[in-house]
Amino acid sequence: MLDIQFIRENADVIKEGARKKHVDIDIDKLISIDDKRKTLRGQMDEKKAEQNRMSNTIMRAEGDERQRLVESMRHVKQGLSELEEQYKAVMQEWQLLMLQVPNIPDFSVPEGESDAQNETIRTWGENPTFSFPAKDHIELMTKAGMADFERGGKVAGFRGYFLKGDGVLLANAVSQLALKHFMERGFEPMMVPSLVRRETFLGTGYLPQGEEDLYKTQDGEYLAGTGEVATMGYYMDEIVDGAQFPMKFLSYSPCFRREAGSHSKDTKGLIRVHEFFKWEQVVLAEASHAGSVELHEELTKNAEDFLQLMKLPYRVVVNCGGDLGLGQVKKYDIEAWMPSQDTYRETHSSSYFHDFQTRRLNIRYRTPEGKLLFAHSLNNTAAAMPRLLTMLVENYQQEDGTIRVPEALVPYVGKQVLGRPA
RNA sequence: GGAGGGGUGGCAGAGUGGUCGAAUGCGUCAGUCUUGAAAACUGAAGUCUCGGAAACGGGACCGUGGGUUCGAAUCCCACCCCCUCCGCCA
Repeated sequence: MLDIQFIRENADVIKEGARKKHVDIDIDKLISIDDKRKTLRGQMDEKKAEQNRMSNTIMRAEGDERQRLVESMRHVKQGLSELEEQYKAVMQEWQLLMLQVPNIPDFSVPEGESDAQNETIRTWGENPTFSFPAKDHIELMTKAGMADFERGGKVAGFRGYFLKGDGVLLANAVSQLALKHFMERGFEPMMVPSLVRRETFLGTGYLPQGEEDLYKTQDGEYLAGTGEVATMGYYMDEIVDGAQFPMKFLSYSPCFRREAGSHSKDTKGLIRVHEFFKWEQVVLAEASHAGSVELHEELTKNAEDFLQLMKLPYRVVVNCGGDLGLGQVKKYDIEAWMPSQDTYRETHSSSYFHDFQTRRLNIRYRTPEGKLLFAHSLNNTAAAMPRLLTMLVENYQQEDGTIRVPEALVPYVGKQVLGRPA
């Protein structure tokens, strides 16, 4: 959510931002509703003031005088309740629109409608070449006893899977390496709830727009698609200690996604699943654009370093306007090389929000001058499993169907080769 | 699941219909004292919002939303959350 004052003063910038993000929103309508809101508010305040004055007089009055005053108060009240009703209606419309106003994308964000227009800004590593017919992760993992998709489907339905044997070892190893790697960079590890109340989803910007992609319980909670939701909710409605900035959290959680809009995409394998596990970098920082930009680069680099540790070739793309979420100012996707698809697939998504999320969540801090400000927030994937495993097994596959373990993971896996020769 | 208790400022905690935006204590900040610090003493300080250049003035905020009343932190209803005990389960 943006500040209404800011929206009013910068309507053109907001409109331009919405256009760039391909978000359909009528800012002029919002402003005219806000005019109504302000007028009504003013009228209500005046009535209220009158009422307060009168009830003060009534308190002191006695007998007939009092009776008369109480009587005339009734008229004041009637006018007020009419105003209140109008105000309520206006506010409803106001809030609905306010939740839809997108944050302004950064100047450096390229134009474009969908991920097809994302721009590659750098690549790292060398894509493997195979002297034999390379297999995809489904075949590799199935044969190596690392995953079972058939029984996954039987038990869990569409997109269901079991990880087993060396697949579990590898997932655990990646998880442990991630924990070590990010803790070294000052992140505090957290295990956070996935079952989260609606409020926090509104605050992080996943609702009201993302209703379709969320699982919901019969008790009204939602299942989070990322640990970011609970982590951001952690300090909801609090004034945090600004001296601790930047606060860096490494959140672990199961993640659930309905993938409602992607039924035909990645229907096989571990690329797109309904439930998975993820370490997520989440940061709260002081309200400074320059600071956010710097941290954004840092979070991105953290993830790149992690992929480099495992020697996975990757590229970094800057997402175009149309591929940005409502609250995101700028986003980089990091995509690792996927031999079976002859392309890069997303492993990390790094973005910053300015105070878009913290305004909704009401997370503030006090500046040294004593001013209360909304903090800035950022996040980026740290390690998503099992998706990351698909790149690992495909890039490190050998002719006999076994999989070499990247050196950095060997201590955690406990061996150098996964699977058994065919 | 059953029974009960409770949600008040940064924190603790009073307040059960009328100058209550809210006592008191702790903490915070400024000053006095001190070579410096501590202690002691003196003083300051909530948040949001509207008008205003400012001084200042209006309005809102005591978990959330409704209601009763001329007037609600205080009474009534619903919901959310926390705590204690019992039961059940891990």
